[in-house]
Amino acid sequence: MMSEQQGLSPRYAPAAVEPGIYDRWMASGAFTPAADAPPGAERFVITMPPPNVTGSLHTGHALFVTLEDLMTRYHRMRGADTLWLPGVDHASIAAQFVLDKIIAEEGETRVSLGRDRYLERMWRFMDETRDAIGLQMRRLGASADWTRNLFTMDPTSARAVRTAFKRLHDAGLVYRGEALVNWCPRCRTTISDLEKVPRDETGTLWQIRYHLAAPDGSPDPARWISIATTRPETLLGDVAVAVHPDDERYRDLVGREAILPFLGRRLPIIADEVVEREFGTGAVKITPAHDADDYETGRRHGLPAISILDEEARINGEGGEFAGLDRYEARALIVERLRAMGDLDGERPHAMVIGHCDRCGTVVEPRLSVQWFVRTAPLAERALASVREGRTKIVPDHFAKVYAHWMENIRDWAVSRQLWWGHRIPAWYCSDEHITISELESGPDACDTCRRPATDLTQETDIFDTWFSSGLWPFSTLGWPDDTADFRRFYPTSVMETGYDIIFFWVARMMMLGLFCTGVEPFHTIYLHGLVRADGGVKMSKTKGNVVDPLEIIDEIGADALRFALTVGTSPGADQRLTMGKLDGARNFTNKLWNAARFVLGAQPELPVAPSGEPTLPERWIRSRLAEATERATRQLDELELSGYAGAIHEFAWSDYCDWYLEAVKVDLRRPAATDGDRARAWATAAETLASLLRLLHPVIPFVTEEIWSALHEASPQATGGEPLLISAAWPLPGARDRSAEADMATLTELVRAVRNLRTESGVAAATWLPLTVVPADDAAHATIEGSVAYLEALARVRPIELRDTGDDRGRPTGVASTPAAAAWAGSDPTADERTAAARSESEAHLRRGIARLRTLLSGEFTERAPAEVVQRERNRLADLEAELRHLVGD
RNA sequence: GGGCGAUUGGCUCAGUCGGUUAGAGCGCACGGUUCACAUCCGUGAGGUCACUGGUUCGAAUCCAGUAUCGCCCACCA
Repeated sequence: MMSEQQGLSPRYAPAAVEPGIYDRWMASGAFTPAADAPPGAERFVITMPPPNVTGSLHTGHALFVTLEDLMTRYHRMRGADTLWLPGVDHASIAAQFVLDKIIAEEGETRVSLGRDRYLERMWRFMDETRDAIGLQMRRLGASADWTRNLFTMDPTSARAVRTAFKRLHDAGLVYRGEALVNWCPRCRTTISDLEKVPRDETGTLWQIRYHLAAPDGSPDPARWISIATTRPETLLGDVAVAVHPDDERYRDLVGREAILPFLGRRLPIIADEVVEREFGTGAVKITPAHDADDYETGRRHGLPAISILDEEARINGEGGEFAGLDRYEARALIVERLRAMGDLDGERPHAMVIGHCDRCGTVVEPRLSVQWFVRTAPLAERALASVREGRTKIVPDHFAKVYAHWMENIRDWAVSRQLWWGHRIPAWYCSDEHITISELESGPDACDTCRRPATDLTQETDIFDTWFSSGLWPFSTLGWPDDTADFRRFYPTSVMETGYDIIFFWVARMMMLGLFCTGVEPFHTIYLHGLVRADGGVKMSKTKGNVVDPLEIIDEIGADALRFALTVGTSPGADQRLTMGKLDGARNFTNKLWNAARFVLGAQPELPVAPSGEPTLPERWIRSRLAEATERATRQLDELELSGYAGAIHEFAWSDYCDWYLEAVKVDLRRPAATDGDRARAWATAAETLASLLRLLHPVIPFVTEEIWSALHEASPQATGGEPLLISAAWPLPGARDRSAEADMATLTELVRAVRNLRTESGVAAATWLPLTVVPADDAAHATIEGSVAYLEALARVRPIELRDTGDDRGRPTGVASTPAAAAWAGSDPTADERTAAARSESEAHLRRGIARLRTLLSGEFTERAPAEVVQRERNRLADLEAELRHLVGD
């Protein structure tokens, strides 16, 4: 029960309100959609990027959890049929990388354990880590449906993977073939182009003499062709030397042969336009098995491809005397030997781009091998059309161009990996190398081609690229390929939220696979957030020591403040800097909220009297402001302008509710002449407005708002609408604006500001009570001010107030607080005149400048060309300024 | 080599179809023991909206170009 709630005692908002509240949410079942969709309800389903199972929470996670939770809570409060399905990704290569390091400490290696024991060890590791990220997400307040928590290695996911692959195969979109792929010698697997990260480096460009073949086939010591290379060790796999067909220098050599050093292989000298004449010597060695360009060149000329590296990038048996050496040892030795032989023609530093393994940083080698590929062009075409034709919208929209460019230039996707941890490719081979693909867990009954029985078939040992299973996430998690109730109810999903850095890895693949497998776009909106950077705009990294640890921040200032800071700072597709200043600001805000609530709860009249009487100006005004804030917040959330939403409510809460309204309401609550009914009404308004504010803030600040809510609920169930839990409470509907209250309140606040200003300019202490003379501009202003004298007294700290008739300027000094609605001066400060003379002439000059500007504007073409309402607005503005000036100078 | 984005007060950022005197938070200056909050309150200073040209009655906003920074894509040894 709520009895443990003792109001809101601490002076500062506590950081650690999470655990108890989170448990209450869990117990309420609020995270899980009702058994049946509420009839007629809208649907909101978020697709989240399942974090790597090995990871621990970093600011990137904190951001995505914050934004997705924000959206989820908002739509849930709107009454939508809402689902946020959480899970983790098995991250095959990343997980193996981590586990390899762990078992290394235990004195084991992947090889020493063997596949079965390695996988066993991996599953044990998973048991330890799988829940870690989920627990951390909960600390951030993630209101995900943990009853549906999934893992990409679950049997449901495995089945979806097999089925998708089988269907792709049946549709002719899968093939197996030899190709030059990116190979990481440390991870000992193929990696995709996306996993190869280019880095600028300075290498060496060597020039090496290849002697021409003499008529007897031996190297001619006097004649040679000099080639340029940055990777001398690959010469062991050379099969030709190429020059440009129009290169005069080498024209007579084309068709002859050169002799490969060390191995003595005869290399035809060929002509091909791929050769850049200006580069190096204009002659290039051709190594089809170890270079993408050369591979193509080799194919054009019908040349063989000779692999010289093994899977750990050591020279293999093709390398003659160099066999067994590491690639770099071989490089050094070959260079040294060539130099000794006098065949090294030169060496110089060379700026170049080298591909590294995204995971381990090792230099990637192009390697010839047999792999499984997905034919992506037909898939990409549909995925492209979906975005182009608006069935899926990308936020921010300029990423649609990035997406389109990639889709238009897409290359086939090498999906096989020579790793162990992951989904094994469901392909079986018979002794005749016939291929059978099966979606069954038990595999095929027989070879599709020759009907050999299952016992004669062996399964492919390669596994899938992690992103293949991630690409099925939006629907594999809902039971696909079965037509389940969840799938029918929650698919396609609404918003897919993730960082722009995985738009190709993940988003593009989900679009392609989603369209192929289910026939529809897997989500209608792609919301891309940016990176969270450290102060100074640099990437956070452990080595730089500038990492903001979300869990430490939560311990220190609470999850709410972290969430608020991240939300205010976010802009779709753009990076943000998370600074201590922002975090402090957010902490201050949650604290402000906390204290405002403490005040409201503490101000509750003790006698339970029914509210009565007419609402005062501040009451009417705050309701109107709330209506405006509600409207804005709702619109911004609907348009996914999340930062704008947070900013709007921040402003309403701090400026309107705390700075003006609560200060004014103190007057109402303490007014001696007020009835108990009046006080009850005034308090009820404060409490109800607070309740609405809590509803509006709950998506971004869930814990503190919930904590305050339960105290408020205990104090006044009327205020909370009888809802014990804020998470399940309804999102507020905007009430009616009250323009006259807003105008009257503006009259009051402007006057208060003007008086405060005057006080500061005059150097009168803020605490000093001043007598004030007020001369309203007209009867309406007179009425407004007359009704607001008590507020004016309290807010401007003036007493007594002499409210005169309009135009009664007797004894008017030079120091005057002037607003469009009134002029006011402090009655008894003898120094005021002199001390404010300067300020007065300054504001007079300011007014005159404004008037002159507007007169010029209104005398030009503007009045004819601009829309009538714009012209009218300027005319009104001019009239206001003129009136203001008349008051200031006293007509 | 292509493409995308950014450039707004000392800092971090808003600025929604072009339309008041370009806003906010932090920082700064000055003043505050006003009974919710000094994690606070009040007042204020501070901006040629990177630059050049154009469109327009009117441009931070639209167009063209330039500069600087950042990111993405790309097979040149």
